[in-house]
Amino acid sequence: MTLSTMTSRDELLVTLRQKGFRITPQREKILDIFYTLPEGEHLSAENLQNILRQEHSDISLATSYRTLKLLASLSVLRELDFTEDHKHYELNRSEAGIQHQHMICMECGATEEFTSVDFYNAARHIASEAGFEMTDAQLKIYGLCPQCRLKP
Amino acid sequence: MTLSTMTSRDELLVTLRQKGFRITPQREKILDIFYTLPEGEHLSAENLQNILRQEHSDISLATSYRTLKLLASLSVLRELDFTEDHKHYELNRSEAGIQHQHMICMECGATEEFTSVDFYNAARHIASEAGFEMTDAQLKIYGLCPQCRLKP
DNA sequence: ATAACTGCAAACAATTTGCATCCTT
DNA sequence: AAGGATGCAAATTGTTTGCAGTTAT
Repeated sequence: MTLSTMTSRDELLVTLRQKGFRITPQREKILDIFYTLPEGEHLSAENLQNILRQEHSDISLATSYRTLKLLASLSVLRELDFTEDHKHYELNRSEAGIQHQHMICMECGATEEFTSVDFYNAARHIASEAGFEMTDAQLKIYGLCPQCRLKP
Repeated sequence: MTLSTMTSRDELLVTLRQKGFRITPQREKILDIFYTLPEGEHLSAENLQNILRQEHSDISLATSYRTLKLLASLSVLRELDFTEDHKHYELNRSEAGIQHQHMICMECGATEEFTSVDFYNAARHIASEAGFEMTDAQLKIYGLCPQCRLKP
């Protein structure tokens, strides 16, 4: 059988195919990178490019961008906006029904992640009251991390 | 006397001065625009530029950007990142102690705002548990708005 | 007087796009 | 075979910066 014989990664490729997109080595490779990424890590297009280079699988920047965009539009990746000049992407683990959120230090730029079920449910509740159908909620808490609070 | 004789806008100019920044016609004008903006509206640099043009107060784009950045760094403005390619700014109404948040329709792009005290307090609580000193919390709920839910 | 500010144009950084070629289906 | 995908380089978009001239203090 069945469910367990197919990894989420492979199921995904099938889905891609069904939607009329092609399975190319580049797309598989990029998907693999996100699947092997420790949970909570997120990559910018440039980060991705560096990893690819390290692994000697050169994929053009243009293709990286196109793939990130495609996967995000399919909700395979979650697109994150920090207060930076570029976007970050991470695997969308929405099967869990709840996404992790970020805390960002305005001093050193460190990002820490956390998960809060209550938060997520509250967001869903607020959305439904407004007649919205929520697909994702992103919370960013800005402030000073423990280390930076001590410095002058 | 006193408190009510001075608008928040003017107090702000004084503060600017005290921090060693100068009060220029450009800065006053930009500040005015944000003060007259209906609560909940937010502007990108380009939006701002258009408004300025309409009012025949031409301020160079460079100055607009510099001013937005300055005012944001002073927490006069709140910098918002939607999943777009540019930033938005709105007046920081933190005197209220609580910021409004945004709900964004992924279909039509409409943004709706809402306020939730519980949310804000919960965020502050989460932050403090992690040893963070929270200065702002931004929540974005993505989904489908009532209108777009009905369409195919 | 002087240091901060502005405008302009050039510089940058992130991302997108046109097009010829290549590869999956 | 045929249309989608890739790579390259050129083009765009949003934002920043150097510099000379201007202005608030």
